[in-house]
Amino acid sequence: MRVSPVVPGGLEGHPGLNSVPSQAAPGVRTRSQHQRRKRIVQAAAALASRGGVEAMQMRTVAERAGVALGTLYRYFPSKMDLVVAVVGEEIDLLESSIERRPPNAATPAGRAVDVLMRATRGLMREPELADALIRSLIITEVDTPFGDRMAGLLLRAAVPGLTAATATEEQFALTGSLSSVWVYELLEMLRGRRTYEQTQRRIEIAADRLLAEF
Amino acid sequence: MRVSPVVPGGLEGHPGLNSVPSQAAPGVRTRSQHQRRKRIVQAAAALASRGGVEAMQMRTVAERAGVALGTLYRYFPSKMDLVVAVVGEEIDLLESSIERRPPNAATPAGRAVDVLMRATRGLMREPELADALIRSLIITEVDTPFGDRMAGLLLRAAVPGLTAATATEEQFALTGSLSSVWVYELLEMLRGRRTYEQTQRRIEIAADRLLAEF
DNA sequence: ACCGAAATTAGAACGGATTCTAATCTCTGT
DNA sequence: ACAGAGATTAGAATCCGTTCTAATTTCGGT
Repeated sequence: MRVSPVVPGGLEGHPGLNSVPSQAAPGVRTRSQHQRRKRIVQAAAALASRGGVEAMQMRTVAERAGVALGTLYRYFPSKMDLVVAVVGEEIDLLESSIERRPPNAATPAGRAVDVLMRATRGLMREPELADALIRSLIITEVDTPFGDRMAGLLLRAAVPGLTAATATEEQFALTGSLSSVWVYELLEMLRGRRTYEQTQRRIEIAADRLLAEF
Repeated sequence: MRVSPVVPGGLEGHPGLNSVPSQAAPGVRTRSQHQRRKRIVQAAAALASRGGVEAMQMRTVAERAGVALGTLYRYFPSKMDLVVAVVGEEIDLLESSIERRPPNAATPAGRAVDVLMRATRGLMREPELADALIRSLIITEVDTPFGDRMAGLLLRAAVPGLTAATATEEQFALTGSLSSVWVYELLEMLRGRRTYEQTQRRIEIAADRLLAEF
């Protein structure tokens, strides 16, 4: 697997995503480019929510998005970059859901579990997609903000007002650990080796220990 | 990715591995089959320890092992099954290393960390291999005993004499969580996002919390 | 309105995993 | 020793991600 080369003009978007074609004026993204990018991601998500990554074939995505294969590769230098973009959208959704209705459990651990289980339910609505995306994310050499974003979400859930900047290294490590446990349990559930209840229980067990002294 | 079909006669080996050709007498594996299997795994491991999974091409593996491509696929229905077999061997090594020299730290958490860091150093000796293998394992739909084996190792390290059978569900969940943290940190290290020391520190932090009351 | 740079396109081409085929080989039981 | 069932083989064929090519189109600056 290749690391996607840095696109000359691309410098915004989620860190690690290089999915904006270079431009005369660096960093500028025209409306049509933006929409094209969006159409591509939507087409990809739609396909993936059916048959997983397998159904999300680059040729098919390009076709559905009404774009040539070469153009697709210009926006997303590899299939993985596309997957990362799709996942990014999912996390955005979770993030705004949390803003809309913050977790209200009594303890930090309880609030973190709340967030994680909400994310779990969200992802389980499209299991094929979730499965494909999570797996892909974990292996990719593309630098994804996934783990850190999730750890940050948990940090804020556990201690409202805390951010990656103000947290101690230990706190960040602990929410990071919790998020890796979550990812793993999610995968096990998607593999059919856990029920939703088992997953929840295991996450609660881990969260209780990891975030006990928050 | 396809799930490997169950081979008619295969019922031993690590659970989840279907890598023995069917036989008239089920479960029987002749010496020559056994050796052929071993030669294949060795060839695969040798190739992978150079350039990672990329260098471990099925055609090449077949060639090095002195079998036809079709035969390779008869023993290992997919590349992933082969990867799983290679990883199995690595875990065997770790397991016997631990038997030879059991962890002797004072606390359960300390002993678990000892085991994990020993595994880490073992894997880092062949970073290409480790990287490839760990990633592959995580994505595969092939039912790997990986997580459970690791959790079992940690269980025994934390409380000598404890086994997957005698441990409480909670204990098993906790060692399982620790092993998923380890895998994640290992990946981050392989990605170059952590130093060995950072990895160790994070694992210690997680282990101290997770195994505090063992 | 025109130029040139960059974007876009259709489609061919390439590489590696996986599948398929037809022939040959190797047993095992009789 | 012989038949029949797998096992094995060499190699072609297929599928899909990725790369490449040679036009063609779009657009900002003049």
